[in-house]
Amino acid sequence: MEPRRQQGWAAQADLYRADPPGSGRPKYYVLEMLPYPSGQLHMGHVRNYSIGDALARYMRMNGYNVLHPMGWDAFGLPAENAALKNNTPPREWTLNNIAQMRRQMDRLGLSYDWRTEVTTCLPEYYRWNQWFFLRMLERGLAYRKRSKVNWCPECATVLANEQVIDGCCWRHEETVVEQRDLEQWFLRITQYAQELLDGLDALPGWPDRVRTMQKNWIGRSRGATIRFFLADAVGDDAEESAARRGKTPLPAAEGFDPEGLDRDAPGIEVFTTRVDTIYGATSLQLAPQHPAVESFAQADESLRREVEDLLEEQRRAREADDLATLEKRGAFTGRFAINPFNGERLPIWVANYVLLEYGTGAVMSVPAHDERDYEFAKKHGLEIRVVVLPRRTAEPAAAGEQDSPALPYVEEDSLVINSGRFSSLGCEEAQEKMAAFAAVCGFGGPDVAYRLKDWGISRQRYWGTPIPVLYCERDGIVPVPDDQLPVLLPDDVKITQQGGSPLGGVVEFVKAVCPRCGGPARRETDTMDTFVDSSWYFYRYADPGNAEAPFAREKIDYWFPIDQYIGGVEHAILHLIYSRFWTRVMRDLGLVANSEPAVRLFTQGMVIRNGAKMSKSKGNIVSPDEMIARYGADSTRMYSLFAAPPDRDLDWQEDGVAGVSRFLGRVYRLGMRYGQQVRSGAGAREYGESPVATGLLRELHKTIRKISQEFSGRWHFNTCIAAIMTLVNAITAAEPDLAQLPAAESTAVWCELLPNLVLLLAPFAPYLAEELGEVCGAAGPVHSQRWPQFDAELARDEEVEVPVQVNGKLRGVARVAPGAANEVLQQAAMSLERVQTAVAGKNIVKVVIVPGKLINLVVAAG
RNA sequence: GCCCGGAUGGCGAAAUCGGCAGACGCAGCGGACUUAAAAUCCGCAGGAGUUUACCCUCCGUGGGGGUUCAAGUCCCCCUCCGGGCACCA
Repeated sequence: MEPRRQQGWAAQADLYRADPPGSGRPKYYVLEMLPYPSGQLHMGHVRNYSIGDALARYMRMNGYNVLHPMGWDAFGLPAENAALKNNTPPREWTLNNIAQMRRQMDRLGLSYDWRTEVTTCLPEYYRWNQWFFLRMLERGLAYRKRSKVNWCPECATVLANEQVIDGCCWRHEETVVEQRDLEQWFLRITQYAQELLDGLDALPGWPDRVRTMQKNWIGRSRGATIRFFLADAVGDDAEESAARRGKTPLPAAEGFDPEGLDRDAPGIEVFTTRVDTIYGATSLQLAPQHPAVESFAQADESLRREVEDLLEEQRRAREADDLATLEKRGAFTGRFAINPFNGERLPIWVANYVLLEYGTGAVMSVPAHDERDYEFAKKHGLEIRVVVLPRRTAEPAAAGEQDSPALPYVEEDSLVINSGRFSSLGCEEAQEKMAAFAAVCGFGGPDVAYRLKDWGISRQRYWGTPIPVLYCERDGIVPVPDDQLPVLLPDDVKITQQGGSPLGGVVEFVKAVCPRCGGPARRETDTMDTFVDSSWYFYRYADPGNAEAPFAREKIDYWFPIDQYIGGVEHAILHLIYSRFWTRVMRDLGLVANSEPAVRLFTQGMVIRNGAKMSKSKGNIVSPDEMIARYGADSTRMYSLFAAPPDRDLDWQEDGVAGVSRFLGRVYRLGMRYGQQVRSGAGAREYGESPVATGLLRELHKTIRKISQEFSGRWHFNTCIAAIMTLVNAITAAEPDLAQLPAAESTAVWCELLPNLVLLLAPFAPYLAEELGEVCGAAGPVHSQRWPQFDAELARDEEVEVPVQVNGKLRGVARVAPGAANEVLQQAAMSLERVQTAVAGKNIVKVVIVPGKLINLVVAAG
């Protein structure tokens, strides 16, 4: 039955078409994350798309103009691997996979309008990646710099972070990945760090979990940047101190005055969230890669060797993903820097626990009030100086050594001591005043640091968007002019494992003419990260054929923001933060009005089996094709919605699919039994007053209410399906009674029950709904019909069952009319035999009545 | 280490606002139909006790405490499982 229906749908081109802007119906944009075209849909996709399709169908039936598109995240490394393995060109391989997966999606009965399909590996799409890149380049949002990359010596090529597994190459599990310095293109996402962070508060429709993850990823810290000036002249004291190998600071020079410091003198900048502890600083610690370290080491052979050791150690730990537990080691540089607050000269060290990438790559070490500094100082015998005490022991008189708290003491609700003019301030106040003081004196000030780093988009791969720049011997970096876009990815490229970008080997591609001087130029051979493709694909759906621009503004204004985005939580950070960034860039280019791509986000749970994520290595993969072949698309989809609420992990149990399939079979047979009757009795309304008729209609309308509520609320479709099952059970059980009614009445009941049941099924089991709709004589496709309206009158209970408790224990159920007076209810409760036994010989102390819900008699012995 | 989730029958789960714990389904058991099986239909089904049976009683939502007439649900403490981040200064 399903393949036949599928053909019928395919023939109706306009079935799922969205109207252009201005149609009058309210718009609704429901989007599911586009898949990578591996060639095989997996159960995670089935789940994701079943949720989205149910919603799309429901919204359509409720009169919305629904945009429900699908596309392909079609660039990426697997195509190159397949090329190597099967000798198939990546393009061919990818397009074949797309055709295959499209068939699978159609077979599932997903309601996409394929005319909006977007395929990111086609020039019509990726030319706009290049166009956006050029706009960013113009605005300084794209830039080039040297940076560390993962390098597999075996493949002689660069790897993406995702391809580094436990520090080794994914193709050569024994081969440790190295870090190499390469020139890379970056997008300045950090320029939007604050806005991306603030924007999260304006996204109440996003799961807290995702918002928290993004917040942590952006990692904003408020603090101060302080400049420690290099102490060039080291006097006699220093000789002695240097001999102590930089373990304690040297006292301030005579007549030191912070306000008299030369703000232009060379120094080392330090970012700290705890300026209030600066009087407790006893050294500076620099990242081994810090530029100052290099200059210090130039004149000092033994220091250079030590730094190299530290670098090597840090590198190895980084590869083993073991940085946090690395033993803290360091080396004294022999130099000193002036603490601008008190003039002390602090020994400058290099330490393996300081990271170049964060803050300024240098820290002031305050062992008494920082765990890492404490650990380091203990190990190397550095001075530890307490400058913060808990409020209760920090009374000036009591501030003796013996009152020192356990170190390191990091509590911020404390008082600052031994800190010059800032002594006895609270930590937070001291932080503010000290940062302000630094600003006044010109050696620093309040500052903010982010964990977020700029987005490196260069990939030394073939199957991606070519980065549209040229390198001219005379003019340097030259952007490809707009009218020369797209820079086409050449087709006949030999994919090898031998070093660097495959495009580098294509002479016709690399050789170019500089558009400025007409001289010879070399084309960039790196391609873009595929996250670029997925950062804006959902805009293209609104205007997929546009050859003049990525999209027309008025279409975006109509469709955006996305009303509901649905996908896996694994994209919570990367894809979803890049998309938010890209949208803001487009907004600042004047291309869109919205700042956020999607107002609501839903992250579905994983599909697992036997308690573990499905994977080849565990051998617990369930193939959608197999499920569909065995149980049909409706059963497969419906089970994926029935087995668990969509936000939770779903344990795939084939017996469960069989159960859903059985249920759908029951519904089918029910429809076949009464379809003829419904068709011929269309419009019959006189269902009479029989208890069986009113009872069933009540059940029907309660179910309508229940399901409608779920769609606009929690999306617990598992309970929707359970409700439909309950309804069907009630109908089946009442069949004999209905048969006893006068023919006109039973026909009228079936005419109300069956078509509405079909409508309720439509979002979850579209094939069966369509089939039965036809059987019942529906005028046109079920999925173009109106969602049934809940009738409060029909749903009203004649009688409610109110549980009766005595001292909180259930003793019976009283039956009363809904809205019955409390006295009536209590009367009914008291007349229950079990209640009387329980109350016998005791005093009723209190009666708790929750109208319509419960009655509780509180009794005491007596 | 820090931040999020989660824990309810043999299993997936339900109980949406503090008000009948286990809806719905799976597996299981019993029955009908059948030469038989499959399919289908009907019924039973948290645990313990008592009982010929009907009934009835007690216990029960990871563990311990608390608030309340009433707690799976709220508060405090703890255990286990899953995920994210992690030398972020």
